[in-house]
Amino acid sequence: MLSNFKDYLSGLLLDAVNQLGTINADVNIEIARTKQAEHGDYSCNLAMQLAKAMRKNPREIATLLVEAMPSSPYVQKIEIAGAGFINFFIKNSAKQACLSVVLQQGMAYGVSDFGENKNIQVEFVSANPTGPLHVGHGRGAAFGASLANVLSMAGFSVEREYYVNDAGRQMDILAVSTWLRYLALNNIQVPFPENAYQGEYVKVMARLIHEAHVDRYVHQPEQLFDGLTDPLAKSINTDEELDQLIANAKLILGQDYAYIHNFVLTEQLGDCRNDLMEFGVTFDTWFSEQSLFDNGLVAHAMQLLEEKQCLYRQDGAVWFRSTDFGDEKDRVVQRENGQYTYFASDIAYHLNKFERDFETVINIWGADHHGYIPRVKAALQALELNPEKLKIALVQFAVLYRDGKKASMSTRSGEFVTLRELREEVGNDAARFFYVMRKSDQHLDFDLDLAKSRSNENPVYYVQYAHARICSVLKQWDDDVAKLMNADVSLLTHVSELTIMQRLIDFPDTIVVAAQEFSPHLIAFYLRELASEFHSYYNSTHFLVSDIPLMEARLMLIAAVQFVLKNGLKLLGVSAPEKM
RNA sequence: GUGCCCGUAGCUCAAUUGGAUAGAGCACCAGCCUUCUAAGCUGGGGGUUACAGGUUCGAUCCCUGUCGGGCACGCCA
Repeated sequence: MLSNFKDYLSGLLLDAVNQLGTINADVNIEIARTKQAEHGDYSCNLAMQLAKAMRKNPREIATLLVEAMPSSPYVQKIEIAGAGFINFFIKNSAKQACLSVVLQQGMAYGVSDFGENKNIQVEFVSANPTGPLHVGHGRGAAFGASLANVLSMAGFSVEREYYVNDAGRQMDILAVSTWLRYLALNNIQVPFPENAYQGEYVKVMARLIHEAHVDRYVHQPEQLFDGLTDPLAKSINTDEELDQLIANAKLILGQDYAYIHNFVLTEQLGDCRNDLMEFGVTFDTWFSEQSLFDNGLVAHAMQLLEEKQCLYRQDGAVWFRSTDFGDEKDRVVQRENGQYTYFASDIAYHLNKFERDFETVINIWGADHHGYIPRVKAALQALELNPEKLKIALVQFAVLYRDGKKASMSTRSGEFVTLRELREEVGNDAARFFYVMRKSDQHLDFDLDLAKSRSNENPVYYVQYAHARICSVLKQWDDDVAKLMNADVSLLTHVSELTIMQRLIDFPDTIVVAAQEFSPHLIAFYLRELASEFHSYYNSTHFLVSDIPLMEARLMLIAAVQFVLKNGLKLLGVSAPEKM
């Protein structure tokens, strides 16, 4: 059978255009699926596009095109309708032929070579390892993982990467927060800063250190409050005070600071990795920000910018001339105190990404980072790298609703809902599916009660249920799908059957579009529609009938549906249960 | 204040990127289990696509303006 009707039909039309000759217009032949059955299976608006250039009525052009088109064994008829649409009706036999293809290819059905095996990197989640992942990260995780799967199936060679922010101030705050909690366990009471990490997990880490090393890391904290404006203050709550506290802690702890720092990093990163793994989200590379400093890549990137005269000094800091490349203001890369900014390491990181020979680099960011895009692209331009190779997919916030009201979240206060809690509450399947049900640039209202409900309100179960039903029917028959390979598919002529077959044919194309548009939500919608058409078919038609050829044909159809459902769910990281 | 995103059925969202009569789910109403899983199916009502202009064969989509909502505007990450 044909692997791609759209390409095939546009080929026919291209022949027709060439036949007619002397059309000096940009021909962009686009074949679209129709929405209504009266319009056939596929339609093309080429005649309308050509109307102006050819100075003719679109319907007239359409007629010429159709007449010039070579005849096809797959096309039942061609109609000209409306303003000049060319509508194609595909023969039943051509649709029926898809079933053996699906069964033959099995879980490989839907794989295409659209991506031409090009290297593509998807960097996602990349949350600071300073605490548990929350529901906001969950959306990035689900979206990124699904997108990576979709890209892979569409023929790209995909690398999944997590950028670990293990070098910054936030890590220091976490280390000190943990140490202060640890001191408290050793009965040394010091005020706990308001802007330190308040979460319970910090106390848990302190307890682990305490259990393993008892008072090994207790250092008398007399100098802890040196340099603070009010040493007797019961509370510390400005950034300056916290930074001073960190500096003091580093001094007091000496060599031991590295242990604390490393311990909390390892602990949090491990927790994060496990959390994601349980969520079905895995990475090929965990890229350390610290390694950029250790390997001199940050200094190297700065040197390159310096050579290209894109840096200057002002007020003791080093600035990058991002305004030269379209940014609204110049940005500091090295602070007055000699510390590089996060932006500096990010420039080095992106330089490194580009040196790793990817055709395309995709960053998945929270939508609150949109203002950050121009400066990163500016840096790429300054380094004479093609900013077009970097694609940024922004993911809007997920707002959690429980009992109709918002669940708040704030990392510092420790009041957020963690991804782990969410997964425990609604299950991995529902969480993965709900996260990608919406277009990524759309705010997501995550209704916990709906995700939990085991009823018709829940789209996850709807799709899974279709799969389980098919498994059940096949089990009651023989369960050997291989025996169906030669079923007489010409017996499947009912509208509901042809509709399902057309849907199956759409699957590979849906994946390509989802890959092109970075829109895994299309897969979720596709699955709901396929499931819906199946449920409807199930209720109207009995499969295990005494007419053996008819039974086998119908079973072949639902077996094909089973494969595609399973395959689509797998793309989204959702399980396909055999019974429910 | 400036920039980016968004505004579609009572609610949550689609709409093949400019196509034909704007579609689903939930909620609501009325039906369907002695037969392969009722976590299902069938039917019904529900819309000036925020508003006003513009561009063209054709606009939810592109342009301008207004109103409303979100986010970002650090020598934070």
